[in-house]
Amino acid sequence: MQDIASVLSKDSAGKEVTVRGWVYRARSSGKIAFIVLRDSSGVVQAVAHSENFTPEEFNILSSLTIESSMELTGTVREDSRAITGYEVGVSGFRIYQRNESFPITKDQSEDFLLDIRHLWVRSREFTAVMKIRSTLFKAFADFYYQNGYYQVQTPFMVSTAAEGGATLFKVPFFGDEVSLTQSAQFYLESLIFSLEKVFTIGPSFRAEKSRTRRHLTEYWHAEIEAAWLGNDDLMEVEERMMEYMVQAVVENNKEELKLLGRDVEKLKKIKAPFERIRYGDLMKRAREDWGLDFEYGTDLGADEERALMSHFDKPVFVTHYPVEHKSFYHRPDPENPKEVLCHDLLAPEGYGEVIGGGERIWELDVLEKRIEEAKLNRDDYYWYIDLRKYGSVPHSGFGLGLDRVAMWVMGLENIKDAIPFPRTIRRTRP
RNA sequence: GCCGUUGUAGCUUAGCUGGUAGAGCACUCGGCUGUUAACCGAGCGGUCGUCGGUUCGAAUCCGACCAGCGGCGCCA
Repeated sequence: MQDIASVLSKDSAGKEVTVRGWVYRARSSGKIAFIVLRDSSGVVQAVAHSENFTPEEFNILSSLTIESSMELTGTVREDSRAITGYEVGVSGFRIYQRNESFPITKDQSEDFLLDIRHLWVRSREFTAVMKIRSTLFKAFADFYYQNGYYQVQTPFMVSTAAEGGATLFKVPFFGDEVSLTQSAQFYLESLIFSLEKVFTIGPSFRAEKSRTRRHLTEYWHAEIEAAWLGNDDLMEVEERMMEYMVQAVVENNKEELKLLGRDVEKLKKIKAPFERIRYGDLMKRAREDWGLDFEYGTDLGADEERALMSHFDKPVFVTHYPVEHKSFYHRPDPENPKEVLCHDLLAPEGYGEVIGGGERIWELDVLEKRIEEAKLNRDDYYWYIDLRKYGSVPHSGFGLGLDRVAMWVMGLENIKDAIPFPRTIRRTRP
């Protein structure tokens, strides 16, 4: 038994092989039947001639249905007429299951594909998507392991009062109520006091009724936190990481990118360093150089982001947002306390924000003051405040939307096409 | 939450100012020895999203509702 990719080589030509998988295409013309077989590694055409089989056997081979599962034995030969350049001359076969008709035919709508997502994940397109996604998740973890970080796990069920701002999902909990996590950040901040540099990959949940092509209700959040790092240090880490992740896909997923029709040249340009622009300077440039109607204090909405990013072909860091634009835990710039030491990373080609991060407040009195200003209940944050009482140190961290990165790297129209089973405001099946 | 848009066969759809629903794919049967989401012939398949209204007559016009999709806001 061997996988299909390994059959597609000059070494296999002339040899007898056995492959197994699912029927990708089936055609017959009386005395000859073509079967294109698919497995996780690729597809190969097989051809069966009626004179090599009993009428009953040939009838089975010439009436196979799409996605039926089977095993084929035969001799490999090079043939330019076959879809992948090689062909198996069938001498024997075994059917595992002959299907009724497969629901997916050549005409499909986005909506229908979501309804039968459990079957659409078998398509060559979606197989390519999942292979690239796998590379991205691996590259993220590899990068941090190589840089001395530890992988940690944090709870998904959390006490209801947390970060404030984003809307949380409420879940019954032994007569009480908990929320589904929207970020591991506070837990990661706790763990740097032993491990110093940590990362985690897990789902985050947002109960906002977002209806856009770049929002999911449940998404994969990659977060890191590191002691002794400042905002600038962290951006250096991030740009090296982005380069590492994108180039990993460029190197390992050539076939998949081609199948998805992605322009690889755009990805090859994603190399550190990335430009860093202070929010205030960005507004100034937008107004003076690009003629956009922005002023200090304008929120960066989707339209503004797209307008700005049309001037760049690499991701851009936007730093030093006004205090009131950001959550309470961001550290005010000691040189200008009206702005915080933070950054968003905006992806090119209109894909928008993929990272939000920055330096955390590590001084106890500053944190207490900001919690008060944000009108948050101090008791809810007792453990977060405690971290500033016992050996507090400067530290920074960020959160990255892996599905958004995947969407951008693959050049997809909708974030739902970047995850196997998307959860949105109205879709929980399959 | 606000705004927009769509709903006709298993899937993709045509159907103009109202006259009684047509096609392609899939499926079944027949034909075909080199096909590339094959081709040729035949067949099967529709309470036109739901409910109500106008009308001699509604897929078509009107109203309400339901469901999906998209845009904004929020964010990753």
